[in-house]
Amino acid sequence: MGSHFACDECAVRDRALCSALPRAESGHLHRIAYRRQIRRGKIIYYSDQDLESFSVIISGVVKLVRTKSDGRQQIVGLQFPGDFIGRPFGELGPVMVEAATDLDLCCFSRKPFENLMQQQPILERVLLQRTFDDLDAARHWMFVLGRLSSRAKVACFVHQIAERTHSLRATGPLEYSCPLEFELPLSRTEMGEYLGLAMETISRQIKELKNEGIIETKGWRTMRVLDLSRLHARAEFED
Amino acid sequence: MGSHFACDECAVRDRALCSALPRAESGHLHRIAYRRQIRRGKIIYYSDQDLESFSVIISGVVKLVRTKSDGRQQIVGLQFPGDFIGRPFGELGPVMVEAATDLDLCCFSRKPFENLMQQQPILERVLLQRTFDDLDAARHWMFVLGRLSSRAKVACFVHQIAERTHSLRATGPLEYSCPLEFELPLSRTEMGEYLGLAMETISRQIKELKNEGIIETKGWRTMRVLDLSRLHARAEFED
DNA sequence: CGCTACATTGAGTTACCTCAAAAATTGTGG
DNA sequence: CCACAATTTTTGAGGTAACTCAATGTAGCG
Repeated sequence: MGSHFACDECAVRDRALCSALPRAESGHLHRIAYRRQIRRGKIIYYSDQDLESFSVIISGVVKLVRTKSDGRQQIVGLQFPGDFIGRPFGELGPVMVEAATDLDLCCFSRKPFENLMQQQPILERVLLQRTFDDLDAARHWMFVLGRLSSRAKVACFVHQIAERTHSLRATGPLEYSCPLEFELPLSRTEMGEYLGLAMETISRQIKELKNEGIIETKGWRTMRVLDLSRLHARAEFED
Repeated sequence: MGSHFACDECAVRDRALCSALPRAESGHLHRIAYRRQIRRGKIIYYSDQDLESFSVIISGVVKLVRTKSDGRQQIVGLQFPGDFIGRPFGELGPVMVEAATDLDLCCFSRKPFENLMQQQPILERVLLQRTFDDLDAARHWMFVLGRLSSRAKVACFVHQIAERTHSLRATGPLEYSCPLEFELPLSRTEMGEYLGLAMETISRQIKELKNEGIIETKGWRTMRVLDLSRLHARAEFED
């Protein structure tokens, strides 16, 4: 036994890219995979880097950051368990990839993984689909950045985290009444960098949501949604 | 002779997706292609539609629009000559595709094109690369929307149009001194929808750029860049 | 328990928005 | 080709959401 984990037991087995492969092939994948633990704040890949490995997130949240020389930063995406990081047959592009929380990664060296993709065209097809999804997500966020008020932006962010957290724990639709508790993967400053707002504005809007009885917080990073449907309304409509 | 145009004479022959195919294969492509002319304002594809055709832009500019039921719109991307529109093996996603200017399109019916892609894996590879590029472009715009002042946003937009217009006319880098004239593909209102600003703000910032001697305008849609390096500076730095 | 890092709160400022009116460009019919 | 209508843009005045800067408060950690 070369390694002490198996794809069959993987927490994101049916969520990750690898699920596209027939079960018979999971051996090949398993053979070229290795695990990494990463601490919050660590940079996984640098901007425009020529990657020598790709990763699938097992647990934790990753942020994709665009940085200008003068220090201005914009978070251009978050990646959650099951998501694939990297670009086979290409360069990473102008984003820095950083651990927003402590991470568990499943990694593949470039060459073996690209070889596997050549043999299994389905992998390329699935990667294409996921890239379409990333593109849709990026464009959705363009709408958020360009058209929403600070209040709606914050509500939208909280809703997104609630949704993704929920989908990791249960299948089926997000109930519109149950209280839902989770850890925020971002600090106030980072939320600002994601939403195009000042940290103070984030803080004030979170306070607002608390005053309205839509959410409550325990400490700085624990949040509980009390009224999901009103949260949703806050994210959609201006009033 | 089935049709009176040939891929060899195509204006975007070496810019479009098709250029990935070996010359010997251009016959196959040619056989399944047909041309369409479209008037400014016409909607080419509707949001989430299951496309029965794909398009390559021969000339003109296309806008990708996200619309909310309450009328708020955000332009989430522009597509220029050579760009590919549509998603083989997938749905379009939540964007409406509209002609920003009069258009010349080269179209492919879904099935034949998907068949060709199956036979020519290089096509799928190239499509993946282009989707990566689209993703990078979207993320770049997230930075613009989230982090730039109205002045920098407008400068950034003008610069982008100047750049793409130039690259259609000449190869090699954009000179940082030559005056450069072009037609704006968007109205003031549309620029606002692209940049997340009110139309009036766009107007005022364009005026500013004129006052500074960076650009001049002839009518509403014709613009000439007088000082590209200062335009670039306005797009990058805050002062 | 105190230190540090982060978050909250407050006050004052500003960039952008909104609404309304005037001007310029483009399109149309004679 | 001109006059006029329709459309789009420009300009102005006033309001407001979000920013900045500074002070205070709080969770988390050794």
